[in-house]
Order: sequence, then structure tokens, then C-alpha cells
Amino acid sequence: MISYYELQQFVAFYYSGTLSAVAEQFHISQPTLTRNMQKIESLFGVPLFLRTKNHIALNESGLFAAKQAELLVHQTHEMFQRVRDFDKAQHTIAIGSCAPMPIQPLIHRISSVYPDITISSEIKGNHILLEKLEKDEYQLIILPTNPKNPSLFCQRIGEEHLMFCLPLSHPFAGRKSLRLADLNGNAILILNNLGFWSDIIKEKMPDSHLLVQRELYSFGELIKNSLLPCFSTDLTIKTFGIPENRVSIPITDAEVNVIYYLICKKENLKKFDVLFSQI
Amino acid sequence: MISYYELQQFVAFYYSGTLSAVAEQFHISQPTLTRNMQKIESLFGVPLFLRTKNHIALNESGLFAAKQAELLVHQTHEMFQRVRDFDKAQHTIAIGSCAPMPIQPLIHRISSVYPDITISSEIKGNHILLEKLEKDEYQLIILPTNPKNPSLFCQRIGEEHLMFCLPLSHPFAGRKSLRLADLNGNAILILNNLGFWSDIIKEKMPDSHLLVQRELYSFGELIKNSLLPCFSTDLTIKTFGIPENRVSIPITDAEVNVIYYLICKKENLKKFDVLFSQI
DNA sequence: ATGAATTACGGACCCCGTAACGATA
DNA sequence: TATCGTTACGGGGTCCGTAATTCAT
Repeated sequence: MISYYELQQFVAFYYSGTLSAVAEQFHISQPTLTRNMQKIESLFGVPLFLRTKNHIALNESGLFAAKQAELLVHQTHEMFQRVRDFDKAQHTIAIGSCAPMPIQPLIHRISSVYPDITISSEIKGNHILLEKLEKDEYQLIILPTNPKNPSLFCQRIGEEHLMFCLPLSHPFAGRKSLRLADLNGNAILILNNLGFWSDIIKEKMPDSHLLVQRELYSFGELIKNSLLPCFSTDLTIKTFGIPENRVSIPITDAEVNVIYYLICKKENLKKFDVLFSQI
Repeated sequence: MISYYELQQFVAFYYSGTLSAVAEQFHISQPTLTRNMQKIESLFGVPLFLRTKNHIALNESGLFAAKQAELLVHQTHEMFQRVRDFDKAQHTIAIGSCAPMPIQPLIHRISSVYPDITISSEIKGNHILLEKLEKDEYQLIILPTNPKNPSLFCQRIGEEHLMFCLPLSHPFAGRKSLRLADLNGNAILILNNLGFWSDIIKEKMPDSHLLVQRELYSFGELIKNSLLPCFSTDLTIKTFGIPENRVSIPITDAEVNVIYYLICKKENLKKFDVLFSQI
């Protein structure tokens, strides 16, 4: 019966043209190659080689067969890879989120429901999230809107409200609430990788200079040691508190008071129904 | 290294559900199956089975893998078949002809040029010939017209002229020439499987009753023992002569004085150039 | 108790590598 | 003469079947 290994040797012979080269490549002896090629030929049941006493080459059928064999070797390799990928997907949940804060509680919830599963998470823009959910690169995504797509299952999982975080000395520090437009034009400190928040802020405060910090540490230091405004939300305050000498002023723009939805494909719903029912 | 035999067993297990059934099916022992499935599992590198002490079944990944394996087994079979078909095609020329007479000389010519080749020939209608040439079901076809298709190579190989073959007592027996219309309405003897000739005759002599004979013998007997008109051509006369007590009168309709063309795909021309150059 | 899967064990056979040979450039 | 392919031969490993074991229905 034909083996994958021998087919590979046959394909290698197609490329290198001599048995000795293939033998070296596969770390086996030349006679083994002779025998394996004879075996291949008998399995195909048609002459594949042009033999002279000390030379062997593929004939027309052999050239055709080698190309076919190469295809099959490739298909075999792909089969193994697909099965491994499938198995990995069985034990992995990839989450995409529009914002950082809702991720942590969701991960905790998932790992308590499915203890043996690997969870990966990323922050991306809303449209990318939907695309990758479609392509099964994510199984779950978190969006700040309900996409109302009939093939998707969607459940509210929380909300988040953006605030300005101002030094006490700031002229607006005493306000009960603000609008994004009120600070448009001011330089503002923000963290990198805030997902959809960045998009909204750029849109509603087009004249502001956003001082993007990549590291949480330098961000914290700058907040402590500067009078620059920055943002907080009810969720960040719950987790990190309000920085010293600052106040948090709610922002009333509708776009920055969002409801988060957890979304999966309906076809995967049976896999996640326990999760959804617990939220 | 993976063998396709073991993959087949794996697929068989997917269908039968027990190792013993597969063992029986493949005429091998149960322990061998156990080992081969363990080997398959280790080659995939992921768990494929749900095992209890005396039961084994496929898990989710196993079901997926079995379907993938079935595909691959199928592709393997197809590969072998394609190579065998290719090899057969290397040693076979299938000819399609619009008429019987040009075939024999062509076959003789081919077998002298390519002594080791198998030749098959069929008579079909013109449009079918072109279709099957396109699909590589024929490598060569003979048509009574030049198709003027830029992807086809076409060379004149001969001509044939239809005649009425009339008993000496027939009123038209003394004519120098006739037209098909002259005998329209008369019953006429013809042989079966005359290719495009039948089509022309039916079209130009719509009122004639065609007495189609399947066998050459009964056709010959009827010619000898009846006064019914029939057809001959310059080529049939060259091969078989003119029947006793009959004369052959040329027919002047353009459609029945044909030039034969031998046609192949231009992409196959290098294979046949020796043949074409000899004609 | 029957039947299914696995493990243990012994032997056959297959397959590999070394060596020898033949042939060609 | 060096290289390449094939054949010969001997040993080791693999793979198979029988037998034994365990478990479940």
C-alpha cells in the first residue's frame, strides 16, 4: 500500500532528477530509493521511468504522475493541518473587543464556565471585529452597538460612561458635567489601544492634540505630574480609582455612554449558551 | 509515516463504529486495528477517540478528521486513476470521423507511423465530433468541411463523390449525371452508420423512404436481388467495385462532392506532425 | 456470558543498509 | 575513474496474529 513518505520521495526525484540526490536529501541509502521508486511504479501500474543501465528519468506518464503526487502530498499535509487547527479551535476561544475594559470580566466568566479552554483576546475597530467574527477568527466579539444581524446572537453585557479626568485646578473642575466639545482644542493625554474610544474622540474633538502613551506606567506618571486633562470611565474608576488631585466629570455626549453587547454567530450558540445564560 | 491503507481503515471505522467490524472488513485482526488507530491518532497529534475500557468512538476532532481523511482517500484514488488514464491516452489515439471510408487509410497510416499505438475509431455527426475533440475524447477527427477554428489544425486528406448506383434497367441508368432531387420520392437502400451522408440525403431527399440495412451482408444481397437504387462513391468503388448489373451515375449536388479534412487541436500538433507531414 | 478493546508476546516478513556489480560519461 | 543505478545479502525492526485480560451489556 502506498505511503505518504514514498510519494514525497517520488516528488523529490521529480525536482532533483537523480536518486542519489534524493537519498542524500532524505538521509536514506540509494538502493532504498531504487526500491521505493520501483514500488511506486508498480503501485501506479504504468511505466513511469526511462531506465538505462546507469540513468533513470521520468517518462511522460512519470512527469504527469509526479505532478499529481505533489498535489496529493500537499493535500495530505493540508489535511493534517486542518485537523490540528480544528482541534485547537475546539479548545480555544478568540475574543475581539471594541474596548479594553469589558474584556477582563468576560475572560474570568469564560474560564469559570469552561475551565480547560484557552482564551485569546484583542482590541480592534468595530468593522474589523465583525469581519473577523464572520471569518471565524473570533468566536465572540464585544461591540458598543447591537449589529442587528439575523445570523448573529447578541446580548447586553454591561455599559461604560466616559468622563474627563481633570486636575482640581482646571477651570472646568467644578462642573457637574461636560461635553466633548468643551475641551476640543486642548491637548489631552490618552492611552494607546483604546479601541473604538479613540475613534469617537478623534471625531468629536478634531482640534485636540492627543498625546498617546504606549505604556501604562508613563501614562500614570504624566497624570500625576502634569495638569493635562485625560479620560476615565466609570469602569476604570471601579478598577483603578481616581488619580490623586483630580476629579472625574461625566460627559453627556450620547456616543460616549455606551452599552456593550456580547455577540457570537447563531450557529455557535449551543457552544456558548451556558456562558450567555450566566451573564 | 502515514499510509493510505491506515487512513482507509480510519474512514471505515467512522462508518462502522467498531474496530471489530473494520477488522472483519479488512480481513485483519482486532489488535491490528487498535494499533493502527493509535498510530493514526499519534500522527495527527491530537486526540481523536473517546475511549472507555471496552468501547471506542470518535470525538469531535475525530469526526472531523475522518471526513477529511475520506476526502484524502478519495483524492488518492483519483490520482491513481488520472495517472492510469493519462498513460492509456499516451498509447491510444481515438479518431472520430464523419464518414466510414476515410477511416481505414488513416488507420493504416497511423499504425505505420506509430507502430505501438492503439487506435479506436467511431463515426459520428459533425457537431458531435467537434464537441468530443474539444473534450479530448478524440485526438483526431475527420470532417467534410474546414472548421476554420484558430485553435484547431486542419489539413486536407482526400475527397469523396457520391453516386447513385442503379440497376441497368433503371430509367436513369443511361444518364451522365444526376441530382439528388431526381430520385427524391423513390425508396432507396442504404447502409446504417454512414455518418454525415445520412444527414445530407435525408435533407435533400425528404420524400424518399430510406431502407436502412444494419448488416453489410443483407445490404449486398438486397442490391443483387432487387431493382432498388442505392448509393456508391468513388471510394467505395475503389474498394468494393461496382455491383453486377448496376451502373454508378455521378451526383452533381455540391454537398455530396466533399473534401475531407483531418483535424487536431493545435496544442497536440507536435504529437501528430509526423503524421500530417506524411499525408 | 458474550462481545469489544487493549496489552503481552512470539514469530514472520519487510525494509533498510552495506557490499558488490555493471555501465556510462 | 568517478558517478549513478541496480542487484545481492544479511540483520534488525516493524508489524501481524494468537492469546490473555479487562470491562460492559
